[in-house]
Amino acid sequence: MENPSLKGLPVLVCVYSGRTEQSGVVSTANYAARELGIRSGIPITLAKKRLGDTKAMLIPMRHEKYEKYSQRIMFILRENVDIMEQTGIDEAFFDITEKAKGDFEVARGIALRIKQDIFQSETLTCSIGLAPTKVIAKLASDFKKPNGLIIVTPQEAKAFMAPLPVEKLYRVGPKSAALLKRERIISIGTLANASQETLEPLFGRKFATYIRNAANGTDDDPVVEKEGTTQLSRIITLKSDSQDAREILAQLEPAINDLHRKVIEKNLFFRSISVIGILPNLSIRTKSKTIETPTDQLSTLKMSVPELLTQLITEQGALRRAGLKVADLTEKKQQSSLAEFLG
DNA sequence: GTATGCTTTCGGC
DNA sequence: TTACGGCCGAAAGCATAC
Repeated sequence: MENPSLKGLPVLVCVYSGRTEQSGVVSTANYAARELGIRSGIPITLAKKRLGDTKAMLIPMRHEKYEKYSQRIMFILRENVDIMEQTGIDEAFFDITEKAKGDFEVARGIALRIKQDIFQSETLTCSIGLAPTKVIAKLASDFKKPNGLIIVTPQEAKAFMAPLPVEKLYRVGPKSAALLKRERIISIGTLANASQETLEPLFGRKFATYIRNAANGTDDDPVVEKEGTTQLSRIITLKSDSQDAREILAQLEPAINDLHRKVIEKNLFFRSISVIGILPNLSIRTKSKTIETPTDQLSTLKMSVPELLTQLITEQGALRRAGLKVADLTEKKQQSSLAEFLG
């Protein structure tokens, strides 16, 4: 928090879509706001209703700024751990098995130093969960926020997890939770005892196996340093719902140029191009294609996006939001000149 | 049957 | 009563190749 005078006041970080003065959603909110039922993802207008007469601060999201904090903090983290896997702008898994020699008390010391280093550098607190697996560590770090440090040993794991609701499990969201609820599976403890035969028809083999293992604390997903971007996208909210490709393209043009700028800046080639549409009912539809040869050409985007967009609106009708995505990215190799090649 | 490629959808922050 | 962003990564679902 850069402005301590805001302490205790509900603070809402908002993404304004530009459609109307107030349209947009709450990206995140501080704990004072959360007590009033204001969570990330809810419409700004709804958040204002929940605020009522309560004095609050609404500030626009400044992603570049948060990105810089993130980079500095991730650097501090990296210096203190064996392996780090960043999973979002403000979250990472880390493995300190070797550094801690497998001892949770040694690990506690490392975690405390990480918290201290981050606070000294950025005046920011964080929550850390130390546990035998990623799933349990995530549950543990969520258990005491803000500014927590929770240790769950292998012996404590099952008892710690059992009473928690299934949607607290990493990768189990509202959709999966609703399916589980139909089977009367509400808690992680119940899920841990559910059979593969119950779960597989609902989720497929892979995910069913995953959530059973996760609930039992026996997932063996390793912490892996991820390198390189796998996709880049831009999406905008249209001034009004439209099924006119020319009108949508006119509004999308800056996003296309901006995405291309990013591709060039990151020295990438793309092979897959998608157009993303959000329908008036907020459901998502996409249309994509893969091209033969990886490219970084703006002209390729300017050819493909109208083509995919036209297909999408022909099938789906009017859109509320529209966007594009490039994927199947490869790092552009330093191109040697023809003379060098021949020479 | 298993591996691989591509499109589409979902979950998380 | 409704209200409604902008990204990311993973994998489901389907087709084809071996």
